[in-house]
Amino acid sequence: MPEGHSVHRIAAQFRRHYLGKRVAVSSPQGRFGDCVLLDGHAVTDAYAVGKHLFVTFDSGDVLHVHLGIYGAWDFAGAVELDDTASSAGGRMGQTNGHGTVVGAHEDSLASIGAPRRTRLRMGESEQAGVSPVVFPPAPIGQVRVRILADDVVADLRGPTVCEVLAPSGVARVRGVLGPDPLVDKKGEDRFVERCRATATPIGRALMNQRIVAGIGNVYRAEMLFRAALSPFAATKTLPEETLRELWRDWVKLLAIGVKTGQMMTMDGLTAGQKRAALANRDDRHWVYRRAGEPCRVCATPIVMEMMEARKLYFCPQCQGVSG
DNA sequence: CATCGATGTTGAG
DNA sequence: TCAACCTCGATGG
Repeated sequence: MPEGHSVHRIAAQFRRHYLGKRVAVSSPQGRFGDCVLLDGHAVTDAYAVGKHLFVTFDSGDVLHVHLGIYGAWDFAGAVELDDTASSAGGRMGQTNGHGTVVGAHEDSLASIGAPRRTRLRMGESEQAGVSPVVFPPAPIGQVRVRILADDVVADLRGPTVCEVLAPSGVARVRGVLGPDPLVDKKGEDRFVERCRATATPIGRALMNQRIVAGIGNVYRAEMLFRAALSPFAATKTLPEETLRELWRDWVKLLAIGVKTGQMMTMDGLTAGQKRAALANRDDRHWVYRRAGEPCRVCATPIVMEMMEARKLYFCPQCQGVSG
């Protein structure tokens, strides 16, 4: 899935468009019978912890969603167009006065989740010009849950988890999650503590959602490169300051990701390089998905190696991996 | 058109 | 450790 930053953006979309609204909740696909528990209730909050999304309702029930590797939300109707996936200069979550709020009749659709192309359905109005665009649009594909308000609709497809929880269930899920910088003020200390208590190498620790919530395969590889750290270094033997710097780098990268919708992990770029990085995903990272290509710093070929069934990328030279 | 793989997690063995 | 889950863009014929 998109890593932690995307889920925070999804939560923001829900807060922006659904807060206080009574909604119809259904499962067009039919595989989420519990959706009736939420149907007809009003949304009271939405927030993310790591890669987990929680949407709370005035009944006290909570919708808990994890996108897994393919999941995505499609928003349609009176939603702000989120063009950050296809162009530079994303601005979702910033001001609302950019003229990007469109009426339901204009039928926009913004997708947040798996790295699929942003859906923008303005086509029907071109095609017709005659027939009025209908709201809500018919579900596309297998929609696990549809959350419909009077002027906005959200469709969820392909999630790993989609369930209704009582507050106690939320506590249970959150209890096994490590700190998320946007949720936990004492996150840095908790992160250090948990690193101190693990026997795994840092390349695994960063992916362990009990140690730190929200980091995935891209941020893992990029953070280790940025820190010039071997993925194989024993976590508990790393200097405390090194762990603290890792946490602070995650804080920084997460903030950029939430703001822009892009996993921008290379900084110090010129404006032109930045534009290229946003346009081509191949130019966006230091090591991720760059196996065999020259390190951007030392030109040593980037190495890919499996670690716990995930692809791990690193520069053996810059990150001091002998092999 | 068919196949592959992916920014994850779970649970069987 | 590995298959299953479940979707769809990218890739190759």
